[in-house]
Amino acid sequence: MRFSKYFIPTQKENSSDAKIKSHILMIKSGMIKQEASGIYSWLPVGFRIIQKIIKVIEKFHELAGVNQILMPTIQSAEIWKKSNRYHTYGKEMLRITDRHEKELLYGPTNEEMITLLAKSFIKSYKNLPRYFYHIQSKFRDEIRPRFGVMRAREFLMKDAYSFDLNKKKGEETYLMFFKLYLKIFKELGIKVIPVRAPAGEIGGNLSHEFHMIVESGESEIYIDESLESMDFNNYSIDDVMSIKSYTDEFYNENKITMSLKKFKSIELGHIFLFGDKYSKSFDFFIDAEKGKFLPFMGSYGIGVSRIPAALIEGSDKKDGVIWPVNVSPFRAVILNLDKKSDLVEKFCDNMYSRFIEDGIDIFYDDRDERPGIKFSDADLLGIPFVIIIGKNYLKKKSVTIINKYSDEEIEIPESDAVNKIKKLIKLHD
RNA sequence: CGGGGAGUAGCGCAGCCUGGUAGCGCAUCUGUUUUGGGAACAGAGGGUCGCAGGUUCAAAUCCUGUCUCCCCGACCA
Repeated sequence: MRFSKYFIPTQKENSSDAKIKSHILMIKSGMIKQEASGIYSWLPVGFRIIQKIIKVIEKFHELAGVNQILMPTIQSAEIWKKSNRYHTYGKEMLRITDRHEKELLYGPTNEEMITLLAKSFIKSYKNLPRYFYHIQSKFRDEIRPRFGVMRAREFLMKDAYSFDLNKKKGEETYLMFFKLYLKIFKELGIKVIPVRAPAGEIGGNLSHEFHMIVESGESEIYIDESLESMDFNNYSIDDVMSIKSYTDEFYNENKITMSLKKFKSIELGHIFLFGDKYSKSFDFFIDAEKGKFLPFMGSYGIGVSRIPAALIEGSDKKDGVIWPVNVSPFRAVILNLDKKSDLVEKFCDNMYSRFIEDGIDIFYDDRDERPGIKFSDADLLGIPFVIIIGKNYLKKKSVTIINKYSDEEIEIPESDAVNKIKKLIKLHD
């Protein structure tokens, strides 16, 4: 993408509404625009980052045999009355009435709907297990939205739902998602810690949240620090159930007394195994070899639109961010620092085409702007590799590459530049 | 919902106390000179002061109502 064709409404000054690093930066770098309290539009750069995150999520769900669907955001109140959550969910649920006075709501989650969806198609035990997910806007009417997309009312969420034969199979699925989540967050460049959580409104008795530890986080977790570097690959369901890290709620409710370290954190994922709570509410019986049974269910959420903010909060860079390669809006950026020179222009155009041909998502600052502006915009956007073409190219046919992860600046012959960038991307992949 | 703060040009703010019809910085536009880390000079455009009432000869300014946004708390898959 050429900068000249890309809409990035950056701001020089901080918005007076934004108080935390991620919110300030997201507005400053033209990622988001607020529409109402807790409701945001995603602008090109911001949405591009969201799409990168979605791509990673989709890749891993696909590999695990989880089928992507798309359910509506508007649901009928009726189904929530049936599960008895219409009244218990409270004011956080946005209720709407249509022109026929039919009660509707903007979905805060989709257990009811997916259960009915599955019920209408799945009739035999031979059809299990089935896993579905979708990535969709949710609305929860928070009393006080804050910190930009961190605690928004409308937000993008990935929610998956599983249907299994029985408890044992359900637990295997739960374990699969547990490990799947760790892989996804790893690929997104986020260090998360799984913590035991109470099941809350969803119901059931097995639940974990995935938290990123950061001082500016709104959540509090108590963790066994050995878990920070734990490899969970060989964990069994029993191991997972006995993890000695907890959300503050779980910690308090269960009056846990062991000495654990308390951290501030951001909740990015939440998984539940709730069994037949919803299949029961909707009389979702499936034929077994003999007789029938209620499928064993679980649900698995990731707060997609919260992830960019979390990454910024978690970044070491003061007042800024350097995106992990898989999340970065672009893999690298080419800066043409000498718009006057046809030679430089030609070389930049050429290099840009080569990256494009190789399928590398490259950004090209082809604007007629001063170098300082190009450097600071590249910083603001947090693109990890910056390729500088200007006077060194004219003088000695060399280009400069800045690796933002290591803060290294290297000057290399022009012919090696494309390969060098490819290597750097691969190294950080 | 309780407590606090704020709505004046695209963004950040001053002006309000003490009423006289709006100003600064950044951004934008034009021109010239600049150009390896947010350039300099010269000129220009842009605001029914959140909205609605009221007081007054006169309201951004005083009064009343209302809407919106932010912060702290309670709330929260």
